[in-house]
Amino acid sequence: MTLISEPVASFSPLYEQIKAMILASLQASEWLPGDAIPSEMDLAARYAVSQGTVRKAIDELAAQNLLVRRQGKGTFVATHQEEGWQYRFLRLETDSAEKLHLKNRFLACEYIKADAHTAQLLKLKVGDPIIRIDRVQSSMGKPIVFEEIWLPEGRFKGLTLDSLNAWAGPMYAFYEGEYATHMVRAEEKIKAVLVNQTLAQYLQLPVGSALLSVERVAFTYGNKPVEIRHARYDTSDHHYDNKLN
Amino acid sequence: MTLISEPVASFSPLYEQIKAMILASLQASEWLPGDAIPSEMDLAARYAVSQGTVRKAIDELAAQNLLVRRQGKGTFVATHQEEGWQYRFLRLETDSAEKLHLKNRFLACEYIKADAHTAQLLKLKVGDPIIRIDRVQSSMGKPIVFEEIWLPEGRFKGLTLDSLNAWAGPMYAFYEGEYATHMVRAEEKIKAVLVNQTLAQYLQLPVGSALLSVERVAFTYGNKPVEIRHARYDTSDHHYDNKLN
DNA sequence: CAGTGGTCTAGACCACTTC
DNA sequence: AAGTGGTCTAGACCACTGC
Repeated sequence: MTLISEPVASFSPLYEQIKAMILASLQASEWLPGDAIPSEMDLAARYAVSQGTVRKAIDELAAQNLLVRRQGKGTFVATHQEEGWQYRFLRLETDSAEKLHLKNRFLACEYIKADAHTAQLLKLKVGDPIIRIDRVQSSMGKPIVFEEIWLPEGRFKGLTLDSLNAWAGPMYAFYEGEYATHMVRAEEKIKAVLVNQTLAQYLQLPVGSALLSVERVAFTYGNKPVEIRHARYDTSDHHYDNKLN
Repeated sequence: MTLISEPVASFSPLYEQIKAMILASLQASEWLPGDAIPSEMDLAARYAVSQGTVRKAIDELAAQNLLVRRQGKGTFVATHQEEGWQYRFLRLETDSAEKLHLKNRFLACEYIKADAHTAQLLKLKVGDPIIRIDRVQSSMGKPIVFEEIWLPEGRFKGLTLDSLNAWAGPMYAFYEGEYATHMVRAEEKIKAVLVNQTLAQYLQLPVGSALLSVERVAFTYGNKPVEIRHARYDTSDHHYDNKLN
């Protein structure tokens, strides 16, 4: 019997390796959100490649919104604290062209144990400690969004209802500032559902109304899932906006 | 009183101009969907620039899914006829991981006049001739999608219910093959709605069930809107999948 | 083997920001 | 003026495809 030789390591261009090294530095918090990373010339010297090769690596990371290039200033680690990037993942818009402004109200923050579904999505074990948060968001006094959020307790030690209410800003900026956790991407599954007794109360809508149900899993560096959200949107005067390319 | 001088024409790099020229060729149907465009070297000679500059132009067009690069073979005009690109804009998935397969049934195809709303979205005048199509799509015998489609008559001359039913494949491949119209991108606005009498009939659901309403405007080259779709999805066993970056 | 796109380099120069 | 990213070039060589 003969051993089948392992497949030859597939060709990996230099700039991919450099992307990986930059990613590793990001993941290791060597450069923090908002920081400038070293200049292209510096990185070229550090990795002993040409500037053009570093450039291609950075280009691709910038295309994935991990880095932000600013001519004349430098290349920066993307952050949700930036003006205009606070609501990067929010696709809800008003039907009129008016700008949406949502006011936050946190209702609950409890420490519980992961059930099978939550554990699977967050890549935890059933029974692992997690945090569950409820909130309602309103526009002009009318509740529009009811949201349940699940977080792994390990990464968000000490989070309380008070600390949430003390924060006036987007949640992902909160995670970044308080828990050194930067969200890189998210996946959403969208359905239409009916208002039940509980939702009727939170959203001040009659039972039997239609709602948009949006289940999100958000990931930090290294494809690590660190947040689940189940939102219900009242889409009477709003809609979820999506661009397809 | 002094005149404020006009702002200087903003800087436009060479590769942007080349992108524009390639785009013009695509828009003029000089190269058709599925065709190979000239090689990088040829284009570099034609436009009298270096290969690297052509390369950057093509890279960006490929990133927008207008072109497809194939190492060793050439660069091709993107097409909805391609295996794996047929349902490029379809975000509906089964809740189980099973592959979704939808069967088409066209119900109506009528020649009407544009109302204010349709005219605005398609950039036509009120009263301009348009075509309206109804269809139902089913999975395993169960209707999942009811869709109304509006097309400008000018671009889709001679379209009939029979020609639609004769076609077994995605609509965007049909538009490409029969009407030389390639869809480049689309925008969708999503809401949750309730089943009314009409929808109940088409989707075999009780009045009062929740449905996903998806209003799409699709664009061809040059940001020209050429199709409106209003779909209703039964999301009992399916969901709309979206990735956020 | 010829032709295509893909990678990498080295160097010149431009545009933008800051001091 | 110095430092950053952005553009453009020319040339060498690699990887993949198809004849």
